[in-house]
Amino acid sequence: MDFLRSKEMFKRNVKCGEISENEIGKTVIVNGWIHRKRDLGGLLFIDLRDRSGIVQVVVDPKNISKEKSEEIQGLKNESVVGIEGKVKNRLEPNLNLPTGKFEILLQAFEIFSKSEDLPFNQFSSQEVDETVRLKYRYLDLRRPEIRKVFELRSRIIQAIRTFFINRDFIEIETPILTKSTPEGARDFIVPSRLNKGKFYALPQSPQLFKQILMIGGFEKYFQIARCFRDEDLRQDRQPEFTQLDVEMSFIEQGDILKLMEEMYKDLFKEILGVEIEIPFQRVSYVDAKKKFGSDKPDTRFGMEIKDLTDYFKETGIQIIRDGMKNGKVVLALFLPGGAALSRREVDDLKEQMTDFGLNGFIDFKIKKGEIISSFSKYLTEKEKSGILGTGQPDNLALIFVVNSKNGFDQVGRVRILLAEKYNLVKKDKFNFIWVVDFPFFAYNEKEGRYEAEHHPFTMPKPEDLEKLETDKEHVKALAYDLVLNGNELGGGSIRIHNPELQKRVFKAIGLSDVEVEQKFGFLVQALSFGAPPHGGIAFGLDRLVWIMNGGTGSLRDVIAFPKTTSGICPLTEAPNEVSKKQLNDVGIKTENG
RNA sequence: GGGGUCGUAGUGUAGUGGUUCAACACGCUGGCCUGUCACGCCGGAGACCAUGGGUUCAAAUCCCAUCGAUCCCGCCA
Repeated sequence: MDFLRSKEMFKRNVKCGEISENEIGKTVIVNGWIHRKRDLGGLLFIDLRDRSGIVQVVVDPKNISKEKSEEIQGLKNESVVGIEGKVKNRLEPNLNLPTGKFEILLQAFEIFSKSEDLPFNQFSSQEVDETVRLKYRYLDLRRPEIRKVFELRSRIIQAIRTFFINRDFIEIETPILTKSTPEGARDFIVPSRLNKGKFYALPQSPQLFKQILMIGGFEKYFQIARCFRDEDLRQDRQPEFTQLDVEMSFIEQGDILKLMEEMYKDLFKEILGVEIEIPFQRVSYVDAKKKFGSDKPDTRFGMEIKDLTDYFKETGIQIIRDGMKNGKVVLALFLPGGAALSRREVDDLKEQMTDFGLNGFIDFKIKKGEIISSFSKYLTEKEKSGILGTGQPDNLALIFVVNSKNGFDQVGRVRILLAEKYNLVKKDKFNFIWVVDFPFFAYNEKEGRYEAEHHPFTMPKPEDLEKLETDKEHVKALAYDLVLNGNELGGGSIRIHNPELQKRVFKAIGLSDVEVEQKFGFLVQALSFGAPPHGGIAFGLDRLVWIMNGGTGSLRDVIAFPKTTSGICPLTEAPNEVSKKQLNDVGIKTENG
């Protein structure tokens, strides 16, 4: 291991996985990691691995000195070496290996670096604690399955870039050090040394910059942008994530939806070889909530929520009657094949309902046009027709008596549970669906005020403008989300390009003139110097890669260096303390001095 | 912020309903082995059972707290 090399390194002239007939009889040099050794005493086999694959090297003591032989024999797995030797056919091929017909007879070698004992075996099928894996992320990254994820990710990004560049879009970078804004997620903040006591914020998205780029006349912008949100993490949420960000001028909502449909069609065709049908299905926000109990409906299976309230207006079943007196509604799910479930299975299901904030449900089995249930004798003809008219034979009808406000969401979650539990989801399907006509405002109970459901730069639907001050509940937005298999891929909106309207909206969400001036003065001003009509969309790229990779595991699997649920990077141990001097420089004192 | 699950050698697991319980596999290590390919065979070392407190004659095991991991709710315009 001469670090100050006096000679040329043993640089490879062929890759491990590419050893073939062509090299037979030739002397080659391969570089790589010692994947595994099989020491038979007199004879040593080494599986040498590089990115291309694995090849077997044979160390025969006849060919090298005793010291050299012992030196290579003593190397631990994952040490990195260069090996020179002659390629020959194997006596007994190993058909499990692409290079299994060949082997390299070692003549000379160079040790590039020795490995210590490994903290875990990254090639074992054993599941190792994820924190340990992340601490030694580089070991895991050497696994071909893991590497493939990042090859996929790279190809996806490449395809996206090509798509937009071919359509005359300009990729522009926007600042990472920017300004903290109210509304939306919590910002990560960065202290400023040159401006003591002041802070930058990391962008939650390039939202304002891309609008300003439109005002700047770029007309078509996109960016693969890093975004930051200081909120609690989830399986599908990281504090920093990558977004495909798009904005266009002189367009309407339909133009953006169409463009994105084309992009996804191309992308899925090129990367996965899957034909996606366009245009995508569309559903209004209200209908999505009513049919699927979610604003990100998974449409890979049916089982839509049915509202049977009208059928049960005069019911003799007391729990339903009592519930309806309190303004509750009667919702039903029809589980295909559920009539075959045992009493026990149905009861277990009922018990699980508490997880969703539900007391349970009333169940009716539908068999050969008959309703079978302990309640069936109380059913009126009208109620029977409601159940039979909606459900199919062999279904289990689950009747929920729930609040009209959040009941649909609760039942929507039960719908997902049932689909997973009884394998109703067609796993190989890619169901894209646009959710449109979002409400403009959302009431924040905690703060007792209305906020923008999407964001405050969104254009209200023109016909709802007059309700902006008087009837906030019913103002709809020119906003849209794209949902794939029940995952929100992303969303966007047509933006406000009129400074007066923008001020009105700020006011409607309770921002004072002073706050508007302080926080968004630059935007209002920009809008007043000639802003084109514009709009755009943004997609979570990590989530897209995750889905295209099969949608298993967590988002952490498609990020090279992800953080744990508590926002920690086990590899670098970020976040961490900084020195007193660093704090002094930026004028910060911590609580413990 | 709230709730669920989990935490035992380097790694993965067993043990857990109170007192011979700290075991097994992989890895590591000493020895043997010239055709293996998850090489094999014989031997060895390695864990105060996440941390702190409590209950008890007795705690890996029961209770509480803390920390960490993970999943969910809130939150994420």
